Amino acid sequence: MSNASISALIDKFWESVPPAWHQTRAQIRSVAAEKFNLTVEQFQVLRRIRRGINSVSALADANRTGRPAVSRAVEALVQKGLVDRTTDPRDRRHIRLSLTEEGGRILDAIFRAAEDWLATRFERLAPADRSHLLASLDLLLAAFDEP
Amino acid sequence: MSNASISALIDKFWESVPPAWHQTRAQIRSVAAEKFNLTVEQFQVLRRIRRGINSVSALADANRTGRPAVSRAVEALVQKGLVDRTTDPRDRRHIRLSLTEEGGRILDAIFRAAEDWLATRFERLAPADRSHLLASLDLLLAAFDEP
DNA sequence: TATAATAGTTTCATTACACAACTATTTGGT
DNA sequence: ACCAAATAGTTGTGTAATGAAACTATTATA
Repeated sequence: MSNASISALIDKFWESVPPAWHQTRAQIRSVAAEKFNLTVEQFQVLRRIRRGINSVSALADANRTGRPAVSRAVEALVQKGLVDRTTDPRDRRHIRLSLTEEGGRILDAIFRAAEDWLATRFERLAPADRSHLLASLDLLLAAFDEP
Repeated sequence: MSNASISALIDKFWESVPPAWHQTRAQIRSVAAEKFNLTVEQFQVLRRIRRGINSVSALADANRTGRPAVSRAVEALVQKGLVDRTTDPRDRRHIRLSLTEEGGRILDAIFRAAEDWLATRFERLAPADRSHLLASLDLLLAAFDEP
């Protein structure tokens, strides 16, 4: 029974999570790529830098992808003038990342469009259901958090 | 407040869903790709065919991606002898997809490994939390279901 | 100091797409 | 019955996403 519940959960996970992400990514792409010439990954990096995740390694961990992918995204963002790299004088292996003003502006603009789209999805849920989903996404996060 | 809740939900979505999917995909890749020479997308197609989603268009809808990607994944699976194509005699535009025996066996093998991995994630949750998450993934599905 | 560990980058290869154009087939209006 | 529109699938072309391994630079450790 506990087993049955886990296997139902796995099925539901397959059914819901990848499509939700694909759909969201397609939406971000249409905004970020077409209007601002950014890839989805670059957008994700901007987002997380603003949230305070400010190194290539930390960004890779947060996204559960590899450092090379992040490194290239950061490089592109620096080229575009949206992100600054600052070497930490205390440990010169660390390169601290920060948004430029322009980076912040562009992120805001993408966010507005993307959030609108996401907001209309979530508005379809009753307020109580939104709270349940919010709490459950924390559970998802906890379940997938690597020890 | 309803607004605040939606924006918190959006934040949490960004934080949890893409990483969970990336991590799961990496795991599938390490099993499906390395042991069975299948891509993650091919695995997803196998999965859904067994679940009864048996046309290219329906598979593309289910995955929220385009038909071309699915078409090519199906072609690869047919080449490998894991999927059969049968033209529907009533409407010859339709091509019904089905697993071969070998396709079923391979899917089982991947599934066992993948489910084990996912199961250990979900075992970290208390049983009650698992029910909450299961119910909430339905909410996610509903929110992202296109009208 | 030599060795190991850490942060980041680059090279190379592959996967995962999207978009548009194309074929084949069926349907629906006239 | 006929032709335009719709539907299912495929193919051509290009790009984004990403992993693995090798490499540089720097710092920590034995």
